[in-house]
Amino acid sequence: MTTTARPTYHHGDLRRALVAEGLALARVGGPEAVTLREVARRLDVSPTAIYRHYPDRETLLGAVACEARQELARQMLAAMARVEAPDAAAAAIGHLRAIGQVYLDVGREEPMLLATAFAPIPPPLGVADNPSPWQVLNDALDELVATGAMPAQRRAGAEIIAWAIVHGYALLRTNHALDSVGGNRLDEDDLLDSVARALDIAGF
Amino acid sequence: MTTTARPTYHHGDLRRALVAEGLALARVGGPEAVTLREVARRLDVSPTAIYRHYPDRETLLGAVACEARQELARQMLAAMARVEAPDAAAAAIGHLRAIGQVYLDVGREEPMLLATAFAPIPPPLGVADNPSPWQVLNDALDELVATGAMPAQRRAGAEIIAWAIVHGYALLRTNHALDSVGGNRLDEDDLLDSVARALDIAGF
DNA sequence: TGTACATCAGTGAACGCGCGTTCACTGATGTAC
DNA sequence: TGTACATCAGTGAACGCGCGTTCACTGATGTAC
Repeated sequence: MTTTARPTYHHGDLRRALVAEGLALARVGGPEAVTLREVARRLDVSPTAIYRHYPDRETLLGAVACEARQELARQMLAAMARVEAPDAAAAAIGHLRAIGQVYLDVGREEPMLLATAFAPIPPPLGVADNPSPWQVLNDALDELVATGAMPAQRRAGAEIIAWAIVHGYALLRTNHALDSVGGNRLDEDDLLDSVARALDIAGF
Repeated sequence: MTTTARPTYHHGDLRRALVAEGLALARVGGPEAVTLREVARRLDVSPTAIYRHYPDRETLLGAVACEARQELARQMLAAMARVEAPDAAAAAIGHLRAIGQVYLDVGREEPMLLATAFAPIPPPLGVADNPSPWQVLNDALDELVATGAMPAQRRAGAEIIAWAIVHGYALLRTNHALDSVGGNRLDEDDLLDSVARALDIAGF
């Protein structure tokens, strides 16, 4: 629908298309790149048409960020489903690792998607996300405790610690903060090991 | 010099003043807020005057970010100097903790300063920073190994792990990502403990 | 089944804004003799 | 020590840009009878 002319005066599903196109822009240029005029241009629609569906730019951007978070969560769930393990505890560890790996992958391959997902934009994270990356992470941590792979007294705040490590690493790398510090002497596996150590997960 | 009229046609030290005023703007509104026109307005100078000292906005912004990093490093050094400990190992642990605490403090009190310091702007981090926050952190980690407070085999990449944790936490908090996740169930001390655990520092 | 009409979802022109940057310039400074 | 002149560090007006948003509007859709 971007290049070919619309068959009808009405778009059909502009509301959904706006978010999709906004996300496409955000993937490349981050939240800043999501301008009403550019979105409209790409959908071959007048900028004014957007106001039929969103009251202002901020609201559309919020919907885009929400979509970005959901996509991240979906990738996490898919990666978790692929994990194979001999027992429940090993599976739980594998699940957390898969989540972290997805986060690092997305941070590497689509850094702007990550920047968009966690940009300081209302509505705040988690309010309307379904699935929600926070929820996925929390479930994985509960599973670790339930299977005995992680001490229960480490559970409180564990989601914040785990998130902070991969989030911080992904962002520092995106901002090229790591380039000038002797290169990437730390690989992603080592980073995920350090998450396990910080949480006292068995075997690290 | 912002409000009162300049006594002379020439400013005197505009080059330095531009960075200082740019940093003041960045403190409040982040890198985005550092516009040539606003800086010029505040210094009571025509926007054109800036081009006598910096070829374009990007270059000025780079100088501002560099200044932000140096200020962070200076605060770290000051906090380290205040540490008292019974022995060398305890001092080393105290130093790392002081560094982390400063990072979290700055992230809480002046989040935009932090965002500016590590924004994706050339020149990359560390090239001209003096003092450099990376250098300060690396020295502290070397000290930990030298005093036996941290295993030598954890040294490689340790600066990245430590940085990622506090950086990620500070940014998630700034972006209000933690607000909707059951509040801040994790306090800053617990986070710094988890850094120590991730690095296998003695006693955690 | 056909028609009148309300409602919905678009259009197109225009607004004011602040931005980075350019141009030709001028006042202030400092150096050579 | 005084003066001529090059150089330096500013000025002020103007440029084009893309943006979000507003306005009065019109074509398309769907519903009541």
